[in-house]
Amino acid sequence: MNNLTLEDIARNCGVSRSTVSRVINNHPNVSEKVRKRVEKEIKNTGFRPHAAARALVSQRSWTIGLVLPRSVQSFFTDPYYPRLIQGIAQGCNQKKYTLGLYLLTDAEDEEEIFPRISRSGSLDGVLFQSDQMGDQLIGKLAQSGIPMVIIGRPFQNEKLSYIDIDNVSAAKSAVDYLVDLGYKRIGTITGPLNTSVGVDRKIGYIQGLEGRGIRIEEKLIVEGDFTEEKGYEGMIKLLPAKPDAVFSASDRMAFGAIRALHDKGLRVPEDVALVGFDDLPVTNPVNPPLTTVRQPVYEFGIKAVEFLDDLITTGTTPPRRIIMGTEIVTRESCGARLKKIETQAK
Amino acid sequence: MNNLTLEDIARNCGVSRSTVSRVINNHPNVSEKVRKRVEKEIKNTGFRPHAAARALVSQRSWTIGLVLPRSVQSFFTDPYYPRLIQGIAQGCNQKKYTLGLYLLTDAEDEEEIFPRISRSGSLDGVLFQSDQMGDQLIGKLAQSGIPMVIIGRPFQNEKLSYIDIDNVSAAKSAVDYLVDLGYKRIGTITGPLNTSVGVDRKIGYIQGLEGRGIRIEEKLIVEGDFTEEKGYEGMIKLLPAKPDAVFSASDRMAFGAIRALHDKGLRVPEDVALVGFDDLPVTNPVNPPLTTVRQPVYEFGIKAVEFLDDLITTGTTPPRRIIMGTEIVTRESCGARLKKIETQAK
DNA sequence: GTGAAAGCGCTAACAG
DNA sequence: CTGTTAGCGCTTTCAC
Repeated sequence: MNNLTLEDIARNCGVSRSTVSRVINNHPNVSEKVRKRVEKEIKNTGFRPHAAARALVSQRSWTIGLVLPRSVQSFFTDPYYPRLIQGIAQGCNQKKYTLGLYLLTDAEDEEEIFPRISRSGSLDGVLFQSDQMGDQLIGKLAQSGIPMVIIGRPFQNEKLSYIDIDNVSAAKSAVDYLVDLGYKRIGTITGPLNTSVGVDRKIGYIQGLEGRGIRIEEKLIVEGDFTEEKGYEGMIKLLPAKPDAVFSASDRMAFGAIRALHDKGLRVPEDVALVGFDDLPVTNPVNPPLTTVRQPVYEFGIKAVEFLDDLITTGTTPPRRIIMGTEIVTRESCGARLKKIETQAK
Repeated sequence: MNNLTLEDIARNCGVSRSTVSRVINNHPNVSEKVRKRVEKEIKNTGFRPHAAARALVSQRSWTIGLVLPRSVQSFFTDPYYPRLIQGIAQGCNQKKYTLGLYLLTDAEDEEEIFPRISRSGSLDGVLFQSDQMGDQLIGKLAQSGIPMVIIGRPFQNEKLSYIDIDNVSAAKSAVDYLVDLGYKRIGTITGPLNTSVGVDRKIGYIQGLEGRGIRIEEKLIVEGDFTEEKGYEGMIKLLPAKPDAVFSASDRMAFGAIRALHDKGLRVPEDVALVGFDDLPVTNPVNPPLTTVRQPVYEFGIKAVEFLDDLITTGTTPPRRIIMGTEIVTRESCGARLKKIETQAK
């Protein structure tokens, strides 16, 4: 039980409350002797300053919120979010923040959660997962003046601070890569087109082809939703268009696509090459190993916290953005190694 | 910006601070007229009471912590935890708690997180994922006197309150079910045997067989770790022992097992029947659909919060436990439907 | 039904 | 270097 107060251990040490407060907060003006004595007493008693009292007077709760809107239903099915949360948690540990998690489950929550997260002394700042539906809440929160960074480019509120990867150019680089490898009929399974991520990666795909003077064929584009199942279906739909390579907007869709190809008796990458997106850690081995666009989700989480901390510390104006880099990780599914061998053979 | 205080809106309404406080807290002794006026002012100004000030005087932070020890590395790879967190988040929303997430990433964290979670005004209570490594921290926390419920049976500290399912009898029921279906050589792929969950389900398997007078064969038992990959490997290892049915301690291992059987040209359930454990929502369809022991993870999370809330409200003595029920969900992989048809044919 | 006043546990001037 | 003092914004007796 910790119902000790500063006063208690001050008394025990024969000093004043302020002195104890100073040693706790590492203020310089304390004699070494007193500091030692107080520190010892604190350790012995297991005293810990009362968080709320501290927060009240210092106007800092040392807690940041992470808000995941309800439309992030894939929360428990897509490894992306757990990984992101891990990164954020790590960032919080580093910066000594506590992480408050706000999972919005239904519309009612979304209404009544607002007072709990907007500036009211409980949160120093908030991380908000960008999302079409949630944009309204984001707007309200922004008005409350609480420091906030949006995870992913916001849909409408462009004047907010956010952190993201450049989905367009990342997707473009994947397509470029496939073109360089000599593929002629490159298809894509997109993400959900009601998300900025889904749209941007599709745009990147298109820019990649157009940049190389390749005509866009609607038949070579199917919409997915990032799930393995849709990847499977998408691949099946793509087959009549005879793609020789496919850019999948997520690894999990690519896994589904590989299954579809297997089921149809087609080989990867010999018959259809594949490039995915994400490169999250997985436990089930894929055959062949997937070439993919790696996005640094974990580091992204850490960076998001650092960014928010910066906003909290230095003030929020003007809106800033951080764009993190991606890279292509070459494995087997794109056929690069195969091509190399062929080339050498010539 | 919300830097209004009670005093401000009291002044605006021509009443005292106390009155405003009363309407906010729904105290009875306020005239209807005044209440209306104050409520309107609150709404207009968007005033929200300062959380820290409130917590300080009332000694209630309305925040509970969820601690996931570092050894829960599978956090971002096993759908169990995200689902659990969803349930907990839902429970928190219902009970008006904020959820503080403490993901311990390394040993250092584990040390220094203690002061942040033990009673110090920041948390009203904590939910702690049971875990062999974390048990020490659990003990320390328990001593701090903070209300706590352990998620899953704790390893050593048996005198703590916890919530769990009955893994032994759940596993036993699965095996019973397979015996009833007429299988003779029932194998198992266990969970990691350094976790209580893994051990308990193995015990249940053994009890199930022994209860029916079937001899235990070591060859029919292989240790897994809940991952799909280990399920695959485990099935391969099991094959020489010629099982006609296998109880997998997790669905994901069962998925791996199915893949292994397919790869070996064996049919499910005709050649080897399969029963899994979990029944978490999945996006990738499995063929054949898996018969499994359903554990109510989501409801489990909700219940855990209700339990903790109860402890917070009514006091923590003596330790209590809540055991939630499981049920077998019959699909194709166990061959029940098949057997039924056979039987009818006779 | 309402207001005045005390105080939750802490930090941060300000004196000394 | 150390102590005194004044709050931070709220809830809650206790009078009236």
